[in-house]
Amino acid sequence: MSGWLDPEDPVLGAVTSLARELADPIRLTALQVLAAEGPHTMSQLADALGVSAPRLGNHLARLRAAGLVAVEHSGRHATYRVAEAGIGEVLAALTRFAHGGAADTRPRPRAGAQGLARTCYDHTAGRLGVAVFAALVDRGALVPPDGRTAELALGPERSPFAELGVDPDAVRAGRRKLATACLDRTQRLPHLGGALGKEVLDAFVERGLVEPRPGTRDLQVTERGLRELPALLPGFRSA
Amino acid sequence: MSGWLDPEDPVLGAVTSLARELADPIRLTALQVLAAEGPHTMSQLADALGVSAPRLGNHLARLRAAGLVAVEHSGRHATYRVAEAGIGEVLAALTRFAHGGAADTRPRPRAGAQGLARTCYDHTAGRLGVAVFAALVDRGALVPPDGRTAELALGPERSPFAELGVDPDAVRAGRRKLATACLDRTQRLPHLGGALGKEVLDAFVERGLVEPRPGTRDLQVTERGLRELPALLPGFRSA
DNA sequence: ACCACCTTTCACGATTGCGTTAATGGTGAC
DNA sequence: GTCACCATTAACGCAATCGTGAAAGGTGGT
Repeated sequence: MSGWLDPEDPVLGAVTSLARELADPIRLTALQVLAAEGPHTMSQLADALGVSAPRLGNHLARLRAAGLVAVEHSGRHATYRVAEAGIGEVLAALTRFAHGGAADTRPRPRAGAQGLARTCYDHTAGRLGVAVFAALVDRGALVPPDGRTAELALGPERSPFAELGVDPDAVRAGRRKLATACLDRTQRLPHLGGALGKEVLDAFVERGLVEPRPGTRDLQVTERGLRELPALLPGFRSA
Repeated sequence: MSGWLDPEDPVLGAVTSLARELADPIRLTALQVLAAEGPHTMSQLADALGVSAPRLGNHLARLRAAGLVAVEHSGRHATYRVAEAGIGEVLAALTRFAHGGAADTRPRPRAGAQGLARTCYDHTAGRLGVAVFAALVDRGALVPPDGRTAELALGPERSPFAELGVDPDAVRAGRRKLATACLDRTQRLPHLGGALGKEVLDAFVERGLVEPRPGTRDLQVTERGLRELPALLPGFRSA
């Protein structure tokens, strides 16, 4: 019958502890990478984040104590993965809100018409790329990597791909992976990479929805794209 | 082209700052109360949380600086509200994950068959009450309070109420509010209160889905309830 | 004009958290 | 067996954060 701030309250403690783990740039980014791109070894993570091994190790020890990541030792390597798939939902909710949400103390570069879409090598990135990935996952065409599945896999549905103008079964991947989840550098949410990602971008260009800007990584969303893309991608709002 | 940990990265900073705001028991609970039950004045909040005014004031100043709450002065009272409705989604995502999710360091009282449902005065609470509220909101029968709408209101849909066995238009509220959002003490998510909350509980008892335990606030979910409730309430899983 | 009340701010002490450096434990290659 | 490498832990110093107490602004009632 105690009030709201009972220090013994297990739910309150669990939520604040969780938030505290996510409140550090290294821990947050490590979780985002693991949740979006699947398991990494410690060296891969330290290299990707550009931090020293002990520094990352201390944070991973905290995450492990909090039950957020699991580690498996194999030889002299340690591969880390997210302990539960649900953490991706939490990270996505936080990130989405922080985007259009709370006024940050520092002035944020206003993402207007530019910055709406970018390319990452040869596939779509930026807000457009994230919307593509989210739409495909929501509709069962992709299953994102979680603690169990090591990598991004195709789901049972094919029609969401068809609506985007690509056919996964017809793509000649060659030596390249068919589809990979790639953590978007600006959005901090996963976007679609691999051979399928390239096909989607090509299809968008072919249909006149976006136009590459030669020499840059910017993608110009055309008038037609502003009209048709929101209907195609539920999570894609221009504002 | 800097790496993942660029200290200037606006998205990274926004997310970690947001998580830091949610990592304190007082700030988290204040946001949960404001998001679930609508605007409160400072005294109401301090009284509800059982903390001194300066202590709460310091935290509210932080939340205001972070853009998470808005304050409106009227006379010598200051009414606080959440700055954006979206924060409710973030709190719900965090709380849901922390429930069944990460293994807390401290042993959590295992919510088995008991603890599945409780009463709050005369309406359903606990996991069942939270599931009722979430289902009604998801299906457009209720619109939760956000920064703009001061209190819980009925949505356009009526069939979700009918499936639960109640008719909002036939309830004689009298002096009592028809429907209120009430932050659940154990779940930290809103449940349905007011006259409609009582009607839902009565209907559940009538249909033999739950049985009150005299003298306690526990609700025993019957065999029939375990069978039929999950179909009625998408968010209600027994495990 | 005075007082009661609500709200906000400030400053100090104690605590916690973080980064760096160094050292330890294991594992595989030669 | 020795060495190189990966991963982990421990200890120290620094900075940020939180709670407490006191005091200051402002408003409305008498």
